[in-house]
Amino acid sequence: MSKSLLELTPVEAVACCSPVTREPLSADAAERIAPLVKAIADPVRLRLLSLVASHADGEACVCDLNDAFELSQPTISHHLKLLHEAGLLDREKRGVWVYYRVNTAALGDLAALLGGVTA
Amino acid sequence: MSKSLLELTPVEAVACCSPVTREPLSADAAERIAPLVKAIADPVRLRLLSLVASHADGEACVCDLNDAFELSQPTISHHLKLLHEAGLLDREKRGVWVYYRVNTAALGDLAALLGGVTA
DNA sequence: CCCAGACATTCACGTATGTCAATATTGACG
DNA sequence: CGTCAATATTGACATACGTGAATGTCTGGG
Repeated sequence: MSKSLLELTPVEAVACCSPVTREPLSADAAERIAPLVKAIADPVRLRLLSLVASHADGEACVCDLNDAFELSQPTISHHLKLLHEAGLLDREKRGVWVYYRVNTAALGDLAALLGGVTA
Repeated sequence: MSKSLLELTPVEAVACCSPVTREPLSADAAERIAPLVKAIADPVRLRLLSLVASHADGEACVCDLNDAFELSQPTISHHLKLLHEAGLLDREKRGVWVYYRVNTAALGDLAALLGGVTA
């Protein structure tokens, strides 16, 4: 199939819309935006995002993140995958380690969508 | 009001924190904020919020909202309840009708938490 | 009174989600 | 190679979630 609107990553779907308080969200837009919000609708993922964002150099190794939680390594890996698939975290593999960094533009777009404030 | 931190509504819990990108979110803060994000992590609730916010006079009757969806009345009522309990929608009963309006401050706080705009 | 309409609640059900144990993959290093 | 360390994937399980049918609770009119 050719690439349609339905195949946009959640992040790509957000940048296109006016704030939710401005005009009614279309059903399609809502369906595309909800997954992005879902991605941060979990305490562990909120903390992961925050940890990566506030880490030195704006990036964090998985090994650092694992130590911050009392959760199994696969569980953290799972959450990181969700954030990555949503487009909120970028992945880069360097040697044996994997580094994540936040897609600040995506977060900003999401915030603008909710708050109606343009960065 | 002698309320403990644990008894704060999700909305009250958000106003206290610096943006997620500024410093690591504490486990407690994350646990308190996540329910608020969960409340809007659904396409139907996103549309409901948007419909109410952009409705004339900033408020909307449930009867108006029901008509905007191809969902049963109890389902809409359920979603409205979640948004209300999260503190994002205020309820007011007038006669037979119930009117909802958005808590714009809450939405703004949430947006600021994500975007870290300013400050 | 009682009825009809607006909205909420309860119950039941299928699906999605968070978690871990076990296992696979990948890369560095002897 | 073979082994170890860092992440990812798979499988399984309990819980949470979205939904509708049926029912309950108000409120205003006749």
